[in-house]
Formats: sequence, C-alpha cells, structure tokens
Amino acid sequence: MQSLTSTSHIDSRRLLLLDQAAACFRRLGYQAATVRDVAGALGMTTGGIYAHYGSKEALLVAVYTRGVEQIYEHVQAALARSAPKGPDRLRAALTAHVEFLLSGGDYAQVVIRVMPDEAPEAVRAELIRLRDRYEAVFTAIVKDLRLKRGIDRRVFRLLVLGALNSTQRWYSKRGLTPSQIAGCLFAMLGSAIEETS
Amino acid sequence: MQSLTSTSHIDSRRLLLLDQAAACFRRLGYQAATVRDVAGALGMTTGGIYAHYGSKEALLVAVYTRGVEQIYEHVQAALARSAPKGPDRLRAALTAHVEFLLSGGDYAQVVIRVMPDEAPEAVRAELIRLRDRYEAVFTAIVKDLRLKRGIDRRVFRLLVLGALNSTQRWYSKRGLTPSQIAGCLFAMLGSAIEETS
Amino acid sequence: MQSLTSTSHIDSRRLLLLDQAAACFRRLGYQAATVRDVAGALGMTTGGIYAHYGSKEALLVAVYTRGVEQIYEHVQAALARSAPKGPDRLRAALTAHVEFLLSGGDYAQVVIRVMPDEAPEAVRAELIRLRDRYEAVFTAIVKDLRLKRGIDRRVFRLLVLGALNSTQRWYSKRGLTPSQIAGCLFAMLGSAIEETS
Amino acid sequence: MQSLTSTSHIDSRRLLLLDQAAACFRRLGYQAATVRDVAGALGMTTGGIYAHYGSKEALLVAVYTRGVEQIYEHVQAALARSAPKGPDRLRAALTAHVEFLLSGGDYAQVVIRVMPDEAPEAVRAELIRLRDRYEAVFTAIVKDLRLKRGIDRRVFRLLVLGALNSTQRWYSKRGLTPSQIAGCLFAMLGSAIEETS
DNA sequence: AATGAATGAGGTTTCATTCAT
DNA sequence: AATGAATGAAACCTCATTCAT
Repeated sequence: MQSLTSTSHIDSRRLLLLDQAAACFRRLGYQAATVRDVAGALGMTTGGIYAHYGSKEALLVAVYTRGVEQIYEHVQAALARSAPKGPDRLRAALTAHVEFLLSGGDYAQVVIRVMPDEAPEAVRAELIRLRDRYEAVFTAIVKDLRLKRGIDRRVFRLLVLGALNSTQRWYSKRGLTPSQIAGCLFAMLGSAIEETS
Repeated sequence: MQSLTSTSHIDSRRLLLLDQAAACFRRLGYQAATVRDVAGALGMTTGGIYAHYGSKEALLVAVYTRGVEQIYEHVQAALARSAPKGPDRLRAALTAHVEFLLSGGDYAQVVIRVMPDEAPEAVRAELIRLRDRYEAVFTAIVKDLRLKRGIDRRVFRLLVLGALNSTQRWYSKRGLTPSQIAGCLFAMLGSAIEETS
Repeated sequence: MQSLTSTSHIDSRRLLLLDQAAACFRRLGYQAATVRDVAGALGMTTGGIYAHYGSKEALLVAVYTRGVEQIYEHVQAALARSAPKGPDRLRAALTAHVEFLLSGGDYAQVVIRVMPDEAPEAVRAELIRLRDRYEAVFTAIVKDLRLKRGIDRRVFRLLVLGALNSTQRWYSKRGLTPSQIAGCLFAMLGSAIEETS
Repeated sequence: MQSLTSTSHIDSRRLLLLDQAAACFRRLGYQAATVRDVAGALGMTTGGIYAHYGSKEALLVAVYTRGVEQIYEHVQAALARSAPKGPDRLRAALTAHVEFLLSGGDYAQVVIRVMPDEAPEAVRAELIRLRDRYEAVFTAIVKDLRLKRGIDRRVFRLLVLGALNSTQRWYSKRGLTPSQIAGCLFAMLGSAIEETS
C-alpha cells in the first residue's frame, strides 16, 4: 500500500497546529475560520502561526493533503481485506469512506466540507487534484462493476459519494452508526448492481 | 396548492436587485460574496442596496425564502400531476427537485449551496426552518412508501436528497440532463422500494 | 415685551416638523438624532424634510431659535410681574427659567442640551449668539444685585444657571416641582445676596 | 484610602493611546470623535487601535473608568486632610473636585462632558454606575451636613455639582482659578448651611 | 409638498500578514 | 519559535443630501 502524498515528517508542534487548523476549518469552513481562531486554540498569537506555515492557504493545503492521505489509507486498508472487484469491494470502500469521514477526525471532514471554490484561486487547482486522486479509487472500483443498463458509471459514482458525503451535515452519534448508514445505502442500491456470476 | 411563503409583491427594481444577490451568493457563497459585488452588478454603490434591504443577512434571507418558494412550487406542480402515493410520486418529486435545482435559476441553488452554518448566527434558525419546511414534502412522500426492511426512512430521505443536491457541484449542461440524472438515481434505487401491489 | 427673534409665521405643517425635530434633538442630542428619526416621527421620508429645511443644521438653528424665543418670553412675562430689581427679580427670572426648561417642551431643552460645540462649525456662532442674547437677561439682573464681597458677578450668574440647567439631567415629575427646585436653590443662595435696604 | 477601580497596570503604549482617546473624547465628544482621530493623533492607522481596545465603546469605558478613578483619588486625598464632617469637609471635596475637573487632564473632563445617553446602549449602564459610585462621596458628605430647613439633600447635592460641572463649559485660565471658583460657590452657599456648633 | 431611489463620503471593525524584538 | 504591535485593504453599514418623478 503506497502513500498518495507525503506529509509524514512534521514535528509534533506543527502537527498540533495542523490539528487545530483542521478543527477550525471543519467547524467554521475555510472563509469563516480566522488565523486567530487557530492561534487561539493553541494559546498562540497569530504571528506565531506564520513561523510554521506561510499563509492561511498553506494551512488549508496542508490540512487537505493530510485529510486525503488519511482517508485514502483507511480505504486502502479496507480494500486490502476485500475481494479484488465487484459489489463487495465497493461496499468495503464506501463503508470505509463513510466511517472515516464521520469518525476519523477533522482532516477528512475538511476535505469534504471545504469546496475548492471557496478556497483562494491560487490553491484551488491543487485541492481539486488532491481530491480527484482520491476519488480515482472509486472510479476504478466502479469501472469493474457490472451496472444495470442505463446507469452511467460516472453519475453512479458521483451520486453515491454525494449521498455519503452529505451525511456530514446531519450525522449524529445518537443515530445510526457510520457503517449502518453505509449498509443502508448499499441496501438501497441493491438493484442497481447486477451480481457477478 | 398553497404557497409556503410569500415574496410575491416585490417591485421589479427590488427583484433585479435580489436576482443579482442570488447570482452572487450562488457563485461565491454567502461569505465570499460582498455587498459591493451585488451593487456592482447593478451599477450601484453599496449604500444603494441598503435602501432596499437592511443588511447582507436580510438579502440572504430574502433570496433563500424565494428559492425555497420557487422550488417548492415547482415540486408541488409536479406532484399535482402525479399519483397520490408510491414510488411514482417520489420519482416525480425528485425529478422536479433536481430539475429545478439545476435549471431553475440562482435562488434555488443558493438554498442548496449556502449551508446555514456559514450564515450569521442571527438568521441561521430562519434558514433551517425554511429548508425544513420544504423538505417536509419529501418526508411525507417517503412516509407513504413501502421500503425494504432495514432501510430507515429518515436516512433514506437524507441520502437521496444528499445525492441529488450534490449534483450541483458537478452538473454540466454537456452531460446528462437533470431528469436523466434523476432517472439514473431512481434506477439505482429500484430494489430499495417494494412495488405497491 | 419685545420678541427677541422672529419665527412667527411658519405654517402648521412646518411647525409639526419642527416639533418633531425638537423632540429628537432633545432626546438624542444633535449628532445622534438622524434626519430619518425626524422624518419617521412624522410618517415622512427623509427627502420630505428638505422641502422645508435645507439641511439638518437649518433644523437645529430653527429649533434653537424657537427655544430661545419661547423661554425668553416666558421669563419676560414673569419679570413683567416682578420688582424692577433686586433678589426678587432674580428669583422670578430663575423660577421662570427652570419652570420653562423642565415643563415648557422640547425647544427650550434643546437650547440647554445641545452645546454649540457639537453643532457643525457653520452654525456654531449663531447658536452662541442666540444663547448669549438670552442670557443677557440674567446678566442685567445680576448687575443690579448687591452681592456679597468676593463674589464675581459673572461667575455667580454662570454657576447659578449651570446649577439650574443641570436639572435637565435628573429632573423627574415624581420629585420636587420645578419651582420648588428654584426655591431650593434660592434658599441655598440666601447669604450670597445682601438684601436691598 | 482605597481605590475605586483599577486601571493601574497598563503599559505605556496603551496609556499613550488612552491619553489620546481621552483628549479626543473631551474635545469632540464621544460621537463626533472618530477612531481615526485617535489613531491619527498617534500616527497609527485605525486598525492598530483594535490591537489594544476591541471597540470604540471599550475605549470610552476605559477612559471613563480612569477619569473616575483619578478624580476620586484626588478628592479622597483632599478629604484625608480635612475635617471628618461638616461644611469644611464639603468645601474640601468641592474644591478638589473642581480643581481636578479643570486642571486634572482629559480623563476627568470626559466623565463630566460625555453624558451616558450619548454613549452606545451597551455601555450606558456601566458609565452611570461608575459615575454614581464617585458621586456617592458627595452623598455621604452631604448626609452629615446640617442644612437649612427646606433644603432637600439630594437636590442640594445635584445643584451644587451641576453648578461646578458647568464650569467646564466656560472656564478659562485667564479668569478665576478653579479653587477661587469653588470658593465663590461656597461663599454663595453660606446661608444654606448651618454651622456646626 | 413629498417620495423613493440613489450617492458618496465617512464611520467602525475585521483580518491576513509583516516585522522588530 | 514566538510575540505583540502594526499595517492596509477591504468589509458592512450609516447618513445627510440630491433628484427625477
């Protein structure tokens, strides 16, 4: 299993900083979160942030990168234990995706919550690239699926991920668990997918 | 068919203003859109906006209200031509919803794009109320549906709407039409729903 | 008894307008009161005000002028019934002054409340002139008074008027009446003034 | 001698800032003074002010607090050297009051000049509370005084302070000194107060 | 005489960012 | 690595005033 990106060697101070940035971006969105919010959460002043990251944008890219990396690895780990293709593989991927999205911390949530078009121009393309690379996993899985006639593979993928990503807006620990939600979606999709013979 | 709200009698100048506000909010989001953007699109100065709407918030509420009103009426019109219950009714509603979302102009898109939690505290509750009132249409339809065992009605509704609303992020006129997308989703859901006898 | 100024021939619409301007200036001060406040109190729009008075400044001058005129006449009327000089004359003037200030409506109160230096440069001199002309009444009365040695006439007059004008800040109908307050002050001053032989 | 409030430990930069704020508020009043005026007096931009005080209101409260503190201490110091009760004590307090008001700098003048009702709603109560606490000194002194029959203690206090505070509007270094003015007032009051036997 | 829309100047405030220390 | 003060641009909003109608 190969890493998609590499944010590995950041010392622990930087990591704590990034954690808080992720928390702020997740809670407030990129625009509404201020550098001071992040600094405040760390007991620092805003100036201090800039010793580690050169701009608010850079923070977002770092969070985003890490979020993609994390969820990617989580999904890959699940896939390693799953069939090489077919509905079970999709199920494994979707379940892992939604599990990590809802319970995996702030990083992955930022990836879903912050749409590239609310990020500054300068980094927009980078965010899209990161996210597309991740979603390629699903593109690949869907490609190996036998779908009912009339179902466009791309639209299928986008709708399914759209459905799961929307859970972020209403998921609560008091309701169904993430994997129950994935199960529910999969149950709904039953007829969309012909069983492999 | 009864109106959900009433933004009917705004004179045409105000309406043009609201149109531009809707366009800006849709294109940029609430936070990134500035009052100057709206004013500029009308060839006005920012102060001029405030002769009509007392705050940027008020503008958002007006746009949101109108958006909900519009899409609600579109869906109601479709429902008036549909079966009183069952899968066809859901299909009609979903198709109308996605059609209007993708082709109905900026107002409805703002309703989907602007999450209440990026709106100022003061109006958040109002936006949620408006949206909930609209979504109640779907709650009612889903209630009269026979779902496969194990599928939670609430989760079903939220996932289906989540899937359709996510189309806003990737829909393009060059791909499938809105109703084809709805059809695609419905095809995917085939087995989730037991036919009414 | 001769009029100090002449704001006599204003038609009744203008007068109602001025009444509200006086009310606003008294309640909020000149700066805080907006032209819209005045218009609103009349059920008009701001533009309408300008059909009668060319500027906010002009409104202030008109109110001020009328306020001075009113209190001047009230005091003159009291003086007409009083001794030609001596403590009783002062008492009559002070009593009339404080009575009118506290019960004579908004105009006079504006004269006391609005210090010329919060008015725009352009009218400051005019306001000072109006007020000085009024206060000349007291200057004259004090001039004919026999004060205890060591009491400066000008300071005497300014302190006495200052004391009475300050009542505006704390006077309430539930406490002493205006003339009781004047009586109280006069009692306090007993020894400052030597009786005329 | 106990301090009424504590604005003691503000570093010198902040103090210079507050000095200028006090100067502006005194010269122009709260409403007319702009944050830019204050910043300009310090060679800063308006934004810079907000690193120290979160709002114009906060600036006013800080100035007011300091003003009350200063004049309070000045009066207390004078009282420490005076008789424990009686006319001399009142005289000491009044003299100290007017001396500090007229020669003690901008802070105290702001306390007298800026009426709470021209301050924003949010801080009005606080300003009144501060000022009332200070004036309690005089209430206490007046309580221990033997006043001529028919003189209400509260009205006596309010008129005396009103007279002295009004000096702010006309005092000039070229005329009587502050303590001469206080002396003059006291002379005027001679008969209001019965000598303690 | 009055409205309603608009202006334009100016107000307070926010915030990413910089920089000397 | 971090602070604290400061900047400068830009945001929302207010308000006296104007003007076509």
